Amino acid sequence: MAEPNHLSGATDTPIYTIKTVVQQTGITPATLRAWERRYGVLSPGRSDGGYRLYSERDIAILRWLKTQVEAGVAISSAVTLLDLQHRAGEQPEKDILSMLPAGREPAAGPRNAPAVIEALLVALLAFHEGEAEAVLAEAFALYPVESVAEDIITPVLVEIGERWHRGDASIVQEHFATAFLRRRLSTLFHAYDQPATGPLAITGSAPGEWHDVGILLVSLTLRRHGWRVIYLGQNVPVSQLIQEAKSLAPDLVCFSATTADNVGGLLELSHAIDALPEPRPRLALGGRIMNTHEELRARFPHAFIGASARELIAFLGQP
Amino acid sequence: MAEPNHLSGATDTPIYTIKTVVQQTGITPATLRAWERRYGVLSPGRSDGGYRLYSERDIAILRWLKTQVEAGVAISSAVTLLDLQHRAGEQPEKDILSMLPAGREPAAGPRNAPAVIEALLVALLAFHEGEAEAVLAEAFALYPVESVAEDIITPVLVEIGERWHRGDASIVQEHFATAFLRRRLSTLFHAYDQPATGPLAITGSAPGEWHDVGILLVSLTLRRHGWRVIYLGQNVPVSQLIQEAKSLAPDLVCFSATTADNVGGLLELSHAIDALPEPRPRLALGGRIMNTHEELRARFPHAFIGASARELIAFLGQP
DNA sequence: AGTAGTTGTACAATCTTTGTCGCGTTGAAC
DNA sequence: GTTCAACGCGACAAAGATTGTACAACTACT
Repeated sequence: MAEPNHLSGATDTPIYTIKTVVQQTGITPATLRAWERRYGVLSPGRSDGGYRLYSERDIAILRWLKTQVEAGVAISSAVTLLDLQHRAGEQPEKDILSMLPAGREPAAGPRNAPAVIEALLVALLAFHEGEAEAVLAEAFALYPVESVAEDIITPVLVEIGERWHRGDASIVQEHFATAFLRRRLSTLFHAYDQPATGPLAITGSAPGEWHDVGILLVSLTLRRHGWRVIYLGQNVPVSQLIQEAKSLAPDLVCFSATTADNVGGLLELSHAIDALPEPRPRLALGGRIMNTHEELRARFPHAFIGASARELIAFLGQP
Repeated sequence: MAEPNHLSGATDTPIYTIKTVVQQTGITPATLRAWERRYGVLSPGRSDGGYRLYSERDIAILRWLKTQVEAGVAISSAVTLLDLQHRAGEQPEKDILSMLPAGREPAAGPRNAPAVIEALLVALLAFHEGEAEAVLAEAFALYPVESVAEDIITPVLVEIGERWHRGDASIVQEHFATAFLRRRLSTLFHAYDQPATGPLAITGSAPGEWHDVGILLVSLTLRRHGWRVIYLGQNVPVSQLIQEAKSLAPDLVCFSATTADNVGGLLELSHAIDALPEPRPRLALGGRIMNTHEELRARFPHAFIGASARELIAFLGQP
């Protein structure tokens, strides 16, 4: 596909003069240039007159480098690690986790996924929104969006859910964390333009289902892969949906449920779609209950059921 | 989609003299002309005598440019960026919005509000996310955040709710619109950093309450006014909340309920707060049911009950 | 201790960017 | 017609950047 990066303007466009970068990072201009010259880190754009122009991403990377250096890592190795990481990131799959055995040394290398997850957990459980934001910003600067979503955000949500069940986290902490991450995903979703053309997907949570972070993540991924996405949010009344589906003629309908109570709505949806005239939209389902109860799959003969956004994209192929 | 050109063309008509623009933007005339000369930004119309005449759109663009410059972007880059978007997308303002960190005050007034509301309604009911985005973007460029939230977003939500009751809008349309606006508000909320200091507020919806757009809007407003806000989202279990409140020691607890069913949770909350040792947080409540049923107020003797974020801010005074 | 590599910073000379000013003219308004 | 405001245009000056070289303080290894 080569180019999902329909990224709206921001993060990658070189616009900041070196002065701004100095203010934002606290690294002096001389050092900045030395790093560039000596280690080839960053290749800022140039203005007509030859001024360096940095992007937001550059700034994020520099911030990260600085924290490394402050933690005692040699700048040269920090850059090497960064490169490694970056190269791994190009191949979207396995990457992040496999980097670095990561013992318990203080400040070794770019944080791998478990370290980022840990940092994010700590920040969220302490209600430190600013810190959580910083951790995530760093993650987004270093890893592709899908990796962050699936290897960091999802695990954090799962972990917090588990801690709550174990009694190690309060429901208030869980609410705060969920609200924060949902907001973050919303912002991300928002940052991608709705394409004018392309296959159309309708997404949402099953009737009675109030968890919507998972399906939001799926919606984000779909959009990043060129789909037009109509995201309906939580607790979507399926019967009414079919009415709209007739006129909107989507190529895909994608819903999730997390508890057994809400599977009924999906069954209803499945039947209603089967009853539609050709061309029928494809149906994709997900959510915890669908993943943990294999036997449910048999009840949805015509639907794709997957555990992650990646699986869904793989199933859909190149639209 | 071709030219949406909402806002009834009013915004495109060149009527403002340079003096007005200076007042509105704080950019000096000399600079204004220099920008035009050097970077070719804007081509204001001319009066018979050759005076520059700017449109509201021009002013919006200038405001955006100014915020960019203040954010450290070189003016030359800012203009380039603007041009890029102008050329690439049909709706240049869309991207303006996404990087707009803050709206500034002067020149509000509901002048165009009805037109904007109408345009937004049309876009949302037709599931045209891109267009809705463009309309909102223009609104944000022209008016301060609070005004857009209270004079545009809120009325649109109310109107869509009413149309649904009347049967003029489907529940699916309602879901789509709500999901979109909630996302938009989330992004906005997100755009403001959590301040490190300042009074602390805990916000959320009553237990059992799934409407959270209103309280999200209040949270946004609080944060814009310097509060640290811990936003907990929908359906917050109040009893647990009190535990956390003891350690977090908030200055304000702010919750909302829309239906009578959920008032019970607020009563519980109110009593629990009364039972806290000094210093107790202030309690503020809102939501449709609180507004429509005056008699409820008597049951919350110690709480502030208001119908809008503005009222709340006025009540709180300058923190 | 000695040597070699690493890093941050300094200096100088030159060039860009960008806000502002001056000046002679022309339009708008009482 | 007098007065104030806006216009174009050129010119400036201050702030800021660029490159290349140099240097002192470290670190690491022998």
